[in-house]
Amino acid sequence: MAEVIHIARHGLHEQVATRLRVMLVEGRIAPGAKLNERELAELLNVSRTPLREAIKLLGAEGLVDLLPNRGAVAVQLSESDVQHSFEVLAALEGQSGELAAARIDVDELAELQALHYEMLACFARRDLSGYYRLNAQIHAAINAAAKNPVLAETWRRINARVQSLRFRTNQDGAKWKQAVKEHERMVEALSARDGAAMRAVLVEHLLHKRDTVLTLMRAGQVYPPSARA
Amino acid sequence: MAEVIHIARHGLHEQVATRLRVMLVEGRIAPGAKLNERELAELLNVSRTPLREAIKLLGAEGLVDLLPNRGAVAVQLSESDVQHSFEVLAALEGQSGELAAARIDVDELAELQALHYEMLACFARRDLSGYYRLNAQIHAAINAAAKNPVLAETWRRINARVQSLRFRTNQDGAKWKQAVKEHERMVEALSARDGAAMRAVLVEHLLHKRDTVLTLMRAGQVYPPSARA
DNA sequence: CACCAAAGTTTTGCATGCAAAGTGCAAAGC
DNA sequence: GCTTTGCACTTTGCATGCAAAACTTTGGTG
Repeated sequence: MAEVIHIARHGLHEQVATRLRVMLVEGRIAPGAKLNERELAELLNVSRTPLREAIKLLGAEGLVDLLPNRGAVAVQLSESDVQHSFEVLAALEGQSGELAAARIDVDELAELQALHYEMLACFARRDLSGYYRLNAQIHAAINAAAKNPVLAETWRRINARVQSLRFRTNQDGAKWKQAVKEHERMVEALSARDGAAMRAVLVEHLLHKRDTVLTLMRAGQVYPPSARA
Repeated sequence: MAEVIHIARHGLHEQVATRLRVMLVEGRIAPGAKLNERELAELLNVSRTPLREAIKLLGAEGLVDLLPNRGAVAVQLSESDVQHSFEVLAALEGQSGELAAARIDVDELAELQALHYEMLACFARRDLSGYYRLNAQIHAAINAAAKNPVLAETWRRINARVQSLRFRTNQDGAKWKQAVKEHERMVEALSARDGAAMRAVLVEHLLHKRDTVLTLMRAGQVYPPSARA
């Protein structure tokens, strides 16, 4: 009789935070939308106390804006926010890549190559959602290879903010091909244990992603005027 | 009639978080000490609800460990935690310095030079506490000059964790002189708008601080066996 | 004498209630 | 007709109460 009730390994507020995080990153709660405590408490079947604790947490993570006495709203990143976030991500991923090149072991490297090939398969099939999934796994694997949990956690937190934007970006063929090429160079740099090259290609990769997101933002494809829930 | 009375700008839980943050960073709550809700609520004259929200916040910031159903304890950084934190700080400060070199304006540069001279004065007088204060102001000024609030906030958060350690480090004369020398080079690099040099000196500076802290930790000067409150 | 167990105490976690701040609407004044 | 002011309703923020989990102490047993 396993899993009668999915026993709360973590406290309730943490489960709530996790669920809300997904809803925010996936855009199920639209950017700019107000988070009504009573509504959400009813929706998630919890009382307001753990919900409030979760919301405070997400506020600290930068996923919602906390307005004193006026509740919380899902963040709506400005162009400048995106710029700044990607500058931080570039620094973090660069460091992560450099460390990974120095610390990755053969098993991790093999797994990373495997993931890379899987990603190539998705690219060949034009399977965008599979590509995103593999892409995320690859970057997680690089972070893991860097063997620095503080770095990984910091990256995860900043990345969550822009993740919701990437979810909406359907990059064109040329950009996609370019991204795949950069991933190719990552694997090469890691194989050669070339930290400087790894840092360089990751920073470049990030800057390209930033440009892609910014272009789409300016075209209004990211925050359509109907940003109200 | 502008600014009548700026009453309670932030909510109570935020005030509590701020006070606790100071107590943790200054070591008034010893690393490893348990945070008793009832005690602290009485001490700070608030009820448990905003206190709990504040503690959750500090948990997200990495200043306390949250143990499910067992409350919170002030973090006690391991040697490995210190290593990892400084690796992240190096990446963040390096980026911050490079951006600052590109974006600092003449007023900010002048102010930074002024702060630097004040710091030299403290160094000459062997005024350690004034030196620490100026040091913090200088690094804050660099972050401000980088004009990236996301970067500044991320740095602040990671720095808070190791700040409590630095509070206890009385560096010897040679190390102190070296640090001052590095600060000298920072001002030079900023004046010359040399981003690469700025990044290099900041990373080096951080690595030296890391070594200082690690040396003291190994000597047992940081966490004396009486780490229990 | 050491080790284990069970009851009692403490402490955390969650739910609910109440007061205050905010919001929207409508009527009155300009 | 537009703005303003007052009032009712909504929502947030904090305090308190209660149940469950953990820690402690005490008594028993091998």
